[in-house]
Amino acid sequence: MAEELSATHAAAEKGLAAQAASDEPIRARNVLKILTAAVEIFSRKGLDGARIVEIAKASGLPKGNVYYYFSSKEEIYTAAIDHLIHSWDDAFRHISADREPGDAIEAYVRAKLDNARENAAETRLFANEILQGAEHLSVAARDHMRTVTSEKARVIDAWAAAGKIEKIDARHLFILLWSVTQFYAEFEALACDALNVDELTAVDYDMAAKTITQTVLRGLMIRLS
Amino acid sequence: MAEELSATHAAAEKGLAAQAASDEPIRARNVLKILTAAVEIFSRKGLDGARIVEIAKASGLPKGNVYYYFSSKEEIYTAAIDHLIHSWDDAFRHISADREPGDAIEAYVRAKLDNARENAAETRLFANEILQGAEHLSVAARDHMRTVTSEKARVIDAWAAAGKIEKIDARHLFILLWSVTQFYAEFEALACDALNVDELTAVDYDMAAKTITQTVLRGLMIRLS
DNA sequence: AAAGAAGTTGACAATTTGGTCAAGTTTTTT
DNA sequence: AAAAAACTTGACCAAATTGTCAACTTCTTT
Repeated sequence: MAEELSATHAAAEKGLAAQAASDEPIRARNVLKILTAAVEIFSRKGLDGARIVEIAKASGLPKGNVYYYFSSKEEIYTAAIDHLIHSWDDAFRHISADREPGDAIEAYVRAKLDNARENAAETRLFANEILQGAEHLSVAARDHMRTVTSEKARVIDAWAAAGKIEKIDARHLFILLWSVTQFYAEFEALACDALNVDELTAVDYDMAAKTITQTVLRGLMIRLS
Repeated sequence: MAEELSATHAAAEKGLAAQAASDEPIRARNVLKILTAAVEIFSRKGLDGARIVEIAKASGLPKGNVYYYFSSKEEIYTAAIDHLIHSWDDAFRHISADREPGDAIEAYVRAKLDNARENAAETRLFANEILQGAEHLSVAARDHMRTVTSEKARVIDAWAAAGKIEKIDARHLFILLWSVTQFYAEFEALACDALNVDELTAVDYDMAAKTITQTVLRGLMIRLS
């Protein structure tokens, strides 16, 4: 029962499946346990490196039970992957034409950093999947990402056209923002070394947000003369 | 023989073991073949996910022969990992106190991007190792990284103290530069989607360098007023 | 050219792994 | 409360995987 509580709590903390364990109690709860454990393991080891006994152990269920809900390792993996895209472009909503560029980009950076910190395992899983070639991301998911990116690039272009920011390649700018905001969660070990700390705290994330926005915003601001 | 040639060529292209196949011909050549193949496979699958038959096949040697040179998968992995740190901090030499900040940082970004592009597999392997918790990086290697980072942070601080750039947290700035310069190699699939291309070419890397330096350098430049 | 060292190889053993299943228990339905 | 559905579980199997090895070939030394 301690297991149930902690598993549910962990799941609530992460972004995985917001629905509570009320309508379809047992199945929903166990699937959640498994997926939460799976995200953690897959995020470190990848599809081929993860052992399903490990996932079973981490979820508190015997292996046979895991196979009662999922018919293969692949199925668990793709189920876990499917959650990722939504949280990926969620922060993107801040980049909208009717906002001031400075506010919008700062809000985006904060949202992205917060998300990376709160859903570190999911962030790592996404990184792992891309590192391995993104072969398990559905075509629909990748299309969606491309569409959203193009759409948001037009917002940046419009800001530049309106003289609100310097002209810049929007897509490379997005890559810059993605890479740095995800870095702290994906490569925490390296970030700790670089910052000379044992683990990243809220203060570090705050300083990260400050440094990123300071640098990028100043870099984009129009200079008269 | 076509195999030998291509393996040697691939090895020369990558940063792995510069020594030619002349002083200790057979052993050196085969170890190189194996390590080159291993970096490629490990960079995608990680230590647990990689199968040594895969490495054997990719190196063109039968599995038994691989075990003639290495006594375990772990040993191949750590041998491959040990090469990484040098190429990691190589670009860092551009950040030196006697240069102008603008030149230095631009040179650093270019060097880092070039290295990531030329040694894509090694870059991915490094990323993979950190993602999994950096448990196979030697203590010496991590100490070295910490030391170099601190040293270079002092250069940034000195530039700021001399009024050459805006005050900034040097360590977070480094993280920003690392993350974005490595992104194109590590997450090529995502970069392609973002840039709406099928594969990254020299032009894309060039535009990346331009956008990064434009943004970061303008962000750091002192404004009178 | 003979002998010893170095390298090659496929077949083999031991272990791990993904996945199944039949026999049980618990929960839900009627 | 009985029957049906849903869930649990450890034992089990087949395939995959790591690592070994003895017989063999090629190179180096003298």
